[in-house]
Amino acid sequence: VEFEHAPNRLRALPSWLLAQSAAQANRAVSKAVSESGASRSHYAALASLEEFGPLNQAALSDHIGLDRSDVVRLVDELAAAKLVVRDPDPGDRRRNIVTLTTRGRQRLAQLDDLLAQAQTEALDRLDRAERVELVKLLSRLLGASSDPGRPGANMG
Amino acid sequence: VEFEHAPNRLRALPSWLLAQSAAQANRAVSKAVSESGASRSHYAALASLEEFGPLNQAALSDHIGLDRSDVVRLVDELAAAKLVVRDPDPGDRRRNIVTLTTRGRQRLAQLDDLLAQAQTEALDRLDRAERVELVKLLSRLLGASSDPGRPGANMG
DNA sequence: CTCATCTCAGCAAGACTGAGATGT
DNA sequence: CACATCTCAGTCTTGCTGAGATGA
Repeated sequence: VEFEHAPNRLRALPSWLLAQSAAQANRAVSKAVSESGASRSHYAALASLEEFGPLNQAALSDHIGLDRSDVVRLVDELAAAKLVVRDPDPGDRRRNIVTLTTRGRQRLAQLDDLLAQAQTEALDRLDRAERVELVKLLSRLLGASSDPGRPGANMG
Repeated sequence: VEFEHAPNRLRALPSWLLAQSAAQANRAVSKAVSESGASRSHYAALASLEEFGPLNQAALSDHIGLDRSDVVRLVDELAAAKLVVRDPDPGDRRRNIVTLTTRGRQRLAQLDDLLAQAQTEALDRLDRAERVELVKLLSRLLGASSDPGRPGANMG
């Protein structure tokens, strides 16, 4: 789905506006993040491990919304880059416990910066008040009852 | 990308909120539209033909933001359902001119109804004023300078 | 011959499914 | 045994790419 000279019937649909806006933001984010060889999934995984501590792969799957099959490959990549380590759980050896390394923590901080920059780039047509309002509306739309972690903190 | 118990780092990103909102709206739209055997592309094509009149496939590709290769298959499907006809352009026989049929026009009207219903469903957490505000912000975000076809007309 | 248009085959990324291996 | 976790192979969808056919 692209921008283009779409018919007015489409332009009038909120769902279309959301799709276009999301695609635009996604391009900015992908561009920023992929320049460092990472992806959205990488960031989501590192962020989850930073916030919740070591996780098994099933839990990681829940946090990042990625299928369990694909978490296998994701962790392969992260482990190959030494950003995480994958060890068998001594208490239940069916499980692999994924743990953030120091290097992974550094990479996360780096990605935070890239992401923050991508956000301001993607939203540069809106002023600060409008960005706050947009975040508020989207949060309500998604069913957030209250402030889920200082919206605006990453908006420059 | 799904909802889930995502880390706060993700929840704070406007791009993530947009992606989630768009995915949610897309589910509602896909569900509504696919029940009648159609898709977003079908609707976009029918809407373009209704607004701009008969188009060749390259022009159609521009209007609906779909790759030219894929327009071939899309027009195949629409023609098989008798919603459009594909005729060689008598003035330039390299071109196929795609024209909306009466049946296609009826289908478009039917899809309009389904889409309008899906919009209200997707946005039901927002009241009327908030929906108008959201549409305004998204339009600005996408670079719309002014009112592109009465936003709100399909919002119930 | 060069160029535009359409058609087709195939690739690549993402999300998913099903079966098997390992361990409880 | 049933069950959970991880792994692997393969499918499906979407967007794209490249080559060929037709015709200007």
